[in-house]
Amino acid sequence: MKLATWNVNSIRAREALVLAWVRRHEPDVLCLQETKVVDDDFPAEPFQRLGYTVAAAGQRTYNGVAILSRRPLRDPVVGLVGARPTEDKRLLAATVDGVRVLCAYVPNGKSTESPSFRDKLAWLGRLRETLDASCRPEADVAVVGDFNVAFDERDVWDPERFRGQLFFTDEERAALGRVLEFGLFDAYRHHHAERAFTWWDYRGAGFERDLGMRIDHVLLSASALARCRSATIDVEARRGERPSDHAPVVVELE
DNA sequence: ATGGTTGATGCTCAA
Repeated sequence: MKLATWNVNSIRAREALVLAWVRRHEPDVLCLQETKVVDDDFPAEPFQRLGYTVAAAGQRTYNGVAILSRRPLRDPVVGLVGARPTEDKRLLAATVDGVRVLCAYVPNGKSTESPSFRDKLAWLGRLRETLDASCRPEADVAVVGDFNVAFDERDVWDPERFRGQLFFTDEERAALGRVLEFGLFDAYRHHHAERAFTWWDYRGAGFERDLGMRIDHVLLSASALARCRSATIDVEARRGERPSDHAPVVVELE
């Protein structure tokens, strides 16, 4: 199974780009974040014509997640455990070929002084509670998406500059660590030790100067990791005309 | 250098 995750920063602005990427890479499962569209307006038809089933959990303007699958997609569940209907659309789970896939868009946090920073930490805590309530760590589980948190010094372009800054505080890293303590592993790091990024700021020519961070992750349970043959970041997708500010992360499970 | 760019919306906010 080829499983990919990509924060597309508006599926409507990126429809043609995502379609071309799907044709080229033919993922079995593609998890999208920041779709920024209500479900009725999600451009599902062109993907359905390519053989994909589309499950979307979106809202107007902000947030929004989706799972596209060319294998049968079962038991879709929207939101964190105990979520209210009015909550941001940031989580969508579904089972594909026996793998429970959770597509997550973790709150950005705005700044370490912002109330939304506390919301970000709480959201990560509730993601762990959702895993505890709905999954077993012995099963094949993949928690993927934009976590807006970097793990370590190799995941930020200037660790000294960013230590204690948003995306790289001890609190965020600890909250992400508690998600992994459910029984998950960083698939990219399992295969690659060197510095790598998945997001580059549009501002200040971040991509051209390779001033990025690795904040998009594929977290796999032990049994899923044992099946993981490769993990790659498709940096090419960040080039070209009107790209998302994030690159896709792709894993292959045998 | 507290800058800069993009998207959705609507005359700004979020990222």
